[in-house]
Amino acid sequence: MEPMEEISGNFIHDIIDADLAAGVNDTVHTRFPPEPNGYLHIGSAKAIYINYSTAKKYGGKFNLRYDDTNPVKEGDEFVQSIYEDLCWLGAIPDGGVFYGSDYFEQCYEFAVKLIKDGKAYVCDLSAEEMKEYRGTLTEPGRNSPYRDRSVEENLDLFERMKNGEFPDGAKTLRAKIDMASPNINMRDPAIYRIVHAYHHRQKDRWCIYPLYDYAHPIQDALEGITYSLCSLEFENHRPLYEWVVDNIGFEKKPKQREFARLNVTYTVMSKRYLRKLVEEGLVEGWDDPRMPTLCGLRRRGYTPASIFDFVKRAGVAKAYSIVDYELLEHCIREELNATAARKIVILDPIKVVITNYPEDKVESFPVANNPNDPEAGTREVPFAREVYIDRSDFEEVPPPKYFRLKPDGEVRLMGAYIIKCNEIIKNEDGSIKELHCTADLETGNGKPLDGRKVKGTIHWVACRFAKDIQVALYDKLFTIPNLNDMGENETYDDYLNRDSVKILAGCKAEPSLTDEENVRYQFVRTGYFIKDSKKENTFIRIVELKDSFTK
RNA sequence: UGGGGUAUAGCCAAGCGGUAAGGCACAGGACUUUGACUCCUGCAUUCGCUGGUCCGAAUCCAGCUACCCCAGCCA
Repeated sequence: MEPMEEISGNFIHDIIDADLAAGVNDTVHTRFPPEPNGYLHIGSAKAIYINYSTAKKYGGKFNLRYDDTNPVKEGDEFVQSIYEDLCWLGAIPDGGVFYGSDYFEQCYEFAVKLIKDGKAYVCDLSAEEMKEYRGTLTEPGRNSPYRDRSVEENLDLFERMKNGEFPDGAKTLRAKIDMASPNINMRDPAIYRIVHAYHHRQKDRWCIYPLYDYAHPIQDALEGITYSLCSLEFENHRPLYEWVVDNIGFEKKPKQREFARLNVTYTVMSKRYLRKLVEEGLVEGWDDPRMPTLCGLRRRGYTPASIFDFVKRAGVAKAYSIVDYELLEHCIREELNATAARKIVILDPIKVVITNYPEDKVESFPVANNPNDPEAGTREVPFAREVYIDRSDFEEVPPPKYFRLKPDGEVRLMGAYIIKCNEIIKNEDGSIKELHCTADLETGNGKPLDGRKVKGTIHWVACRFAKDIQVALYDKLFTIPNLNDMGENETYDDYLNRDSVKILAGCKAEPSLTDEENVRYQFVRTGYFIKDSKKENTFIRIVELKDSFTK
């Protein structure tokens, strides 16, 4: 399936259209710039969607660029997973795969240029002192005492910083802008810092590292990015982004534009928390099906197209929002309903004995693999005297308008006979042991010969062919209620929504469900389970879960 | 209290001076060998508030209010 069939317009496209019309730009080239310090999640999918689809809409290229300018937080595990998940989503970086750290040499040279131009200086202020000098939201900052060092001295000091003559934090290189700016980001921001740390790609080659605000616009400009689309919290950084582009003197100026990031109800989206969940062993890993990571969603059965469809429908705007996870589930249900093969699983079985059916007889009935897709064909499901049906498909004292199985009532076994319940056999404790029914053998799997209507249809599995399986039901994505209320000393256990996972044992599956034991199934709300597999998705019909399980 | 943003239905969201798109959710009904799906129908006399301009305002102007972001040598 093509995840990018149609690309709806949004305010960013309006901006681009205007630029194109005015001749400000003639191409569109975007990038997705993750820091390799965690796995991609559904929120990342929005950034990917916006950057990727925008490039595609205008026939431009899309780059993947690892924003790896902070050596202490980043690692190869994340580099690998990000690439895999990005490609899985279908956002192939046709413009290339890059690393911010590959531009360190150029960043350094540009910094030297800024120093020579009198636009950057080496500052000896400590982090605490710099904070003091910066001022506050309402008061202007004060100039650093090192602000007026000579170009020669700055050049010498910066080179010595690079050569490792100073310890971590001893000095910074700062852009000389305006300590009185109402935008705090413009108050002589640090653009280089000293960190003696091992870098996953550069090894020990560098001990000074450019900061985001300085490195990012350079990376964009060097790659020929025309639109640098990022989330709203960088809006305050835009003047600095433009300052860097202008003062280094790039002719082609990339434009940063911002959109609101994605939030989903009940879902933890902060990389920091997700990382903690993994590190503290509260989940099985980054791909735990409860995680909102792309690999977690994949294990849940979500497809790339459904995820893209979701972010597309959620929309691109600048208003803060929290999208209902119902929309996400709608997207996967819509796709799977059209494409997935169905299998029958009985979650909570009760035995039904068809008393007028011969003991040894076995026959099979063709059942549609996907009633919405005739080309999916049918499979033979074996039938015998004893079958399991779901407990919820029988009511001894049926409520009004109940049209599944009830005493003296008739119901269709999907794809097979119509049966009538004659007798309820109970255990000593009064619970139901089994039901004795008779089948309308004349009718077979066809319409009743006398023209009577049988309204209910229930699913079933022949006992002698049934497979014992265990089913895991996942409700919402990983949730931490009241995330904002969580204190520093509180544990996640207090906040874990354990009810979001239910393991059901003793479930019975039809024989064509070929899988190793302990196959997991995932719940997608209205009665569908998706096989936890990276291959094909399998639909398993479940009745009434919507009412009994959610909320 | 400085600066930058944002306010349209339960949740998203279009709208850009001509009389409130669409989706999700929800509620009715039809169909149905999955109570699914599908198909109809309903769901903002009103756009954060208050004034103003105009024949006409969600759209323009003024003044308020609420929420989000910024004081990392993180990104």
